[in-house]
Amino acid sequence: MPTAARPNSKKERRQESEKLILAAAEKVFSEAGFGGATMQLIADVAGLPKANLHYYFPTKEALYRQVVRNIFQIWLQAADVFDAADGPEEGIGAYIDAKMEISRRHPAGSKVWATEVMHRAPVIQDYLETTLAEWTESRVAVIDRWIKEGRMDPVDPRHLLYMLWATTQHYADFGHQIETLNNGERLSDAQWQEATASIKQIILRGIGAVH
Amino acid sequence: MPTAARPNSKKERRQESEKLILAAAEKVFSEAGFGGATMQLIADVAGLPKANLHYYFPTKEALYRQVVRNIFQIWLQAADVFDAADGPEEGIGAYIDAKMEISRRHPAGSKVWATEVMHRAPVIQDYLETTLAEWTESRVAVIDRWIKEGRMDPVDPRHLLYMLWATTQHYADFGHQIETLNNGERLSDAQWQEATASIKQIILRGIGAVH
DNA sequence: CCACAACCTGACCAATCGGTCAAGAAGAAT
DNA sequence: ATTCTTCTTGACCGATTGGTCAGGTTGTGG
Repeated sequence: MPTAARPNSKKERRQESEKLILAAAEKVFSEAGFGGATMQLIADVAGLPKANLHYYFPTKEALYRQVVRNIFQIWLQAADVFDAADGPEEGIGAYIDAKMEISRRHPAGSKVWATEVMHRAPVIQDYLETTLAEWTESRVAVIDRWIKEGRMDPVDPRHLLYMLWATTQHYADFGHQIETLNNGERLSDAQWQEATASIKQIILRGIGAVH
Repeated sequence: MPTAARPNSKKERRQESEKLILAAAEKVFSEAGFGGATMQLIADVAGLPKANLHYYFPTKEALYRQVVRNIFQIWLQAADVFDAADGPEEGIGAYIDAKMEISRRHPAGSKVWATEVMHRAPVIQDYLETTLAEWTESRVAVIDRWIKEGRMDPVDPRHLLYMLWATTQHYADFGHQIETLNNGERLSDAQWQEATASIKQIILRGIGAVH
């Protein structure tokens, strides 16, 4: 039985190596930016020789591109709860929950995304113009429908989406500042719940989705 | 009359050179990050030889530090309108106006600040722990007073402040993404007013400061 | 007019960067 | 066992980086 239940087949090891490298790259890129990150440091974090990185990813930019794309996928998935909802209170509330969960579990990814966009998105501009634009159009239509149905106040849907993105991602991107203002300690479970509840309270009341 | 009304005295020229370098540095740092920025590029943007930069600022880090500190000063001044106000509607409304104006006029500075914080504030951590912490404490007290006086709903003041920072700075830090979603065009005067009005409407209603 | 300090800059340097490559190690297929 | 592909790695390279420095220019006070 040579082909069954081997702990490490060749393809499995390849995937594991790629994941290991991508995780290390995400961390280093988020802490130093694209220009400040070095392949040597990523290799050290991954526990691999530098030359091995170039076997799996031909260039630094190719590795960075893959990191950003992975984040974008996670980020888009948070929209599922938005669509499945019946009204703004449930839909936007669940969306805030999902995005806060991502900020908590993938802060490094959020930072890489933010840095990429701040630098005018040199490697993912096509994603912004296609996938993100379509995603946004779709949600704008949903919000407009809710407004027309009188289930929330008339608010510009785009600025509402920007507020949702900004507020939730702030807890990842500016986590260090928040931590510093929290006596140097990371937010506890209860504090994360308070943050999420505060955001939901202000925004859902602010748009008249709850009274 | 040698000492009067000379167009370029030595000290004036020094200040002008420093301003020129700082403006170029702010632009380059915001577009490339600390690691991606090069002294040569900053020198080119400023129209000066690279060696001249090192005459005014001994190291790249010293130049970067000055850029970040200048931004921090502008950023703190926006708080003046907060203090002069009588109640939450006026105070927070004017604060949103001021911060949106900064996002519009100093987007590069906002990006440098954001990148610095995302990288765990290696050069301005002392500012976060002292000046920003005191500033925050002071405004938390003001908001708590407004709540106690029944002029707004009970909301965690810190999370409210984070929401204000996140939402307003988003229009600077993620300006490229917003521009892309606006058919590739910069926001017009009217669109900036709409953005500011939307934010004020949602937040001020969300905290019960206006009905 | 002189002397001194402040200012400017082309040329240069050690260090580090992303990336390459040849030579070998490890599995898989036969 | 043998062959072949896939994987691994130390050593290396040209290019670029932040920073230095000697020598020259400019402005200023006496």
